[in-house]
Amino acid sequence: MSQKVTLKQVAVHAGVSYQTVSKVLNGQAQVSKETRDRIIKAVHDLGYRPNQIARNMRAKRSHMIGYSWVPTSPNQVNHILDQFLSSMLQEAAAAGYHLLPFPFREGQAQVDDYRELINTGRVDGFVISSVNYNDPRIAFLLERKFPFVAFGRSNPELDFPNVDIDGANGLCQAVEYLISRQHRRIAAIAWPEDSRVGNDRLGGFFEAMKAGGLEIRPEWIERGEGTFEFGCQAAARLLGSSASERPTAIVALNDTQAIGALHAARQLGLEIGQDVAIIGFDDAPMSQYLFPPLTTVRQPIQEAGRECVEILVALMKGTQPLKRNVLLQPELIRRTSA
Amino acid sequence: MSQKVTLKQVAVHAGVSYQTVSKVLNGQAQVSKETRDRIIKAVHDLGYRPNQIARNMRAKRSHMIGYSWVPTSPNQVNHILDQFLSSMLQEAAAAGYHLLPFPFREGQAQVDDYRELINTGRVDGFVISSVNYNDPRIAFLLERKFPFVAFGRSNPELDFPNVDIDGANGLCQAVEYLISRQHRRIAAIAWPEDSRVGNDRLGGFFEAMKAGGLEIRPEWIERGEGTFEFGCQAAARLLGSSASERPTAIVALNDTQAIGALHAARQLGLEIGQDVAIIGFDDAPMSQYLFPPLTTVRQPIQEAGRECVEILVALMKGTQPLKRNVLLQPELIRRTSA
DNA sequence: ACAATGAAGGCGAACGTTCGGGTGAACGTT
DNA sequence: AACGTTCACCCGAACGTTCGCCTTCATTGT
Repeated sequence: MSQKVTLKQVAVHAGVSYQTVSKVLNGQAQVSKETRDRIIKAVHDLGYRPNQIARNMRAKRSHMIGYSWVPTSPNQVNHILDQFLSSMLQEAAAAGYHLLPFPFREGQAQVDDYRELINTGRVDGFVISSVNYNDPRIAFLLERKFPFVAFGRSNPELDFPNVDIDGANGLCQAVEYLISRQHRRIAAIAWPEDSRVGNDRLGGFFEAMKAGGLEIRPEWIERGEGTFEFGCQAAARLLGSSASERPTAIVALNDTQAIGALHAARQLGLEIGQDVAIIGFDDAPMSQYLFPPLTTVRQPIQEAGRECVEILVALMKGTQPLKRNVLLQPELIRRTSA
Repeated sequence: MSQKVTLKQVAVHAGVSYQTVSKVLNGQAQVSKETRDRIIKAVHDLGYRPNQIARNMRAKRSHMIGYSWVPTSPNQVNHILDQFLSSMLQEAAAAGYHLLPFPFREGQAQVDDYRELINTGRVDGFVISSVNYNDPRIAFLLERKFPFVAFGRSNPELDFPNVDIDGANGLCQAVEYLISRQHRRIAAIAWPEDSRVGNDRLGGFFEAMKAGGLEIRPEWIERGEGTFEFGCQAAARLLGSSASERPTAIVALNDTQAIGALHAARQLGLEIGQDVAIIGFDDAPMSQYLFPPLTTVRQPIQEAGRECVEILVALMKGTQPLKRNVLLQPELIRRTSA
């Protein structure tokens, strides 16, 4: 492996001091055209590239953004991860930053991991995702005054930079669409009450139902895990009664539940899109290939990744970010399930 | 933000020179029990954690593993990414390394990216994935003698450290299973000929067919993109003839194609699992929730990630890795589609 | 009594940068 | 001829570590 080329070697090659080479490369030098050219040539000849570790050391910056995510259970998919990472990566690279992914741990160990990364000088900021109410990471980072951007919202009384997707609006769109298709009896398969994301989305459901003058029946709000199994069970209950009694449409808070509902409806011999409409949330890649293709709500993940990094970079540089709280709008994707 | 604690501050606090603190922390000091305790206490009191950038600078190592992956198109999923990244992350962390993900670019720019990371001293090694025949990265890294491990295989004449999954064996298992279920007319939906992975898997198909004494009919080998659409078209062609003429089973090289085949079969009014058996490859998380649940081949991704990092760490440390070429066995997951 | 030994810890240097101040020569001004 | 200016470049220092060598002092052996 060819030895790494350093400033000193370039300097020798060009017949100047190595500090002068540094200045030329950083464009802040008082040098004659000839020596400049000589230096540039030497840099090129030797293939010199500045050592980033030394640079970071000198600048007391790591130029790294810490990121960790909840690993999904084996039978779930994190279809968002690829898009989210890729968009952050691109935006970060453009600003001269890199991502530092690290394993996700629960409980106290989690904050320890964040603290350790700060104390060892490995990162200049964090993007945190899967935030919920009373997220210990937010409290910690706010107290340390360490730059971070949250993908998601937390307690309303906390003020911190964040990017989120307007889940309420997503459900509004879904319900409004159902209403426009003459549905009047609409049920929801929701998440447990301790889920901030779930409550946001369900809030949009309530809002749209009220706006449309429809009755919200408590027994038509099923709350449980965001799994296929729960979606299946919940839909079986919701669709158990007679055609004139049961809901004509079901919205689920994610595609996995919606697919469960699809199954349950099929088991009951119902034709989906006809006897009962089903809408999901996420636009999981498989959803388009289901039978029937699932109507769902698509989130602008790439944009979210970009925005997170954009704001964070400003914070890390110490400049005021242009925006501090970003709420992105999702989009209803109409297929045949509703 | 509390100023970073350095060795010097700890030293002042403990009344020793800062180099002594360093030695104590690295366990190579000749110090009395009392001063050692005093130093340990000072470290603890001040919450000192060594600055990793300075450490890396001194060691001339970045302790980073570069990794970049092909971003999937919007309507595909990279359900592997999460598992692969997480397992690499964990293994790397245990060895004191971190992952440096970077955006994937095609063509010449790709090798430039790898070169730049080396020349700027950002990484000590790479895990490369999505390798194919004549991969320019492999040629480049071999020539530079830079540590790397490939997830996947390339040209047989090249010798480099790699981990791969035995796709041939996966298809063997699938075909053998079909044969055990009395299938004799088996077709395959495969990939273009320039795909090393595709050829590996298809090779297993041929092998198992021969071993079972079954006829391989060229018109029953469909080659095309690994997409839903191609799977759909291919299956429509394969299943177009009469019940006595057409294949009774189809194996696809990935789940996406298999799902396309599922659709086509349903369109033709065939009952899947009964009139025609379909087997996929990948065990995409949605596959279990399809109608009917897809029989498929699951790859040990986590193990692959672990192995890659394990071998790479040895290479980066300059020690001989215990293994150099690892071939992991996939597992047939039996559901109802076959 | 004096050298040899060993323990305990100090000290200088280096890793590859960047940055600010310094310096000598050439030049123009009075 | 003496002086200030500017140009073009050099040099020392620092970032936070680690590493090898050196110094000091007390203890031991003869």
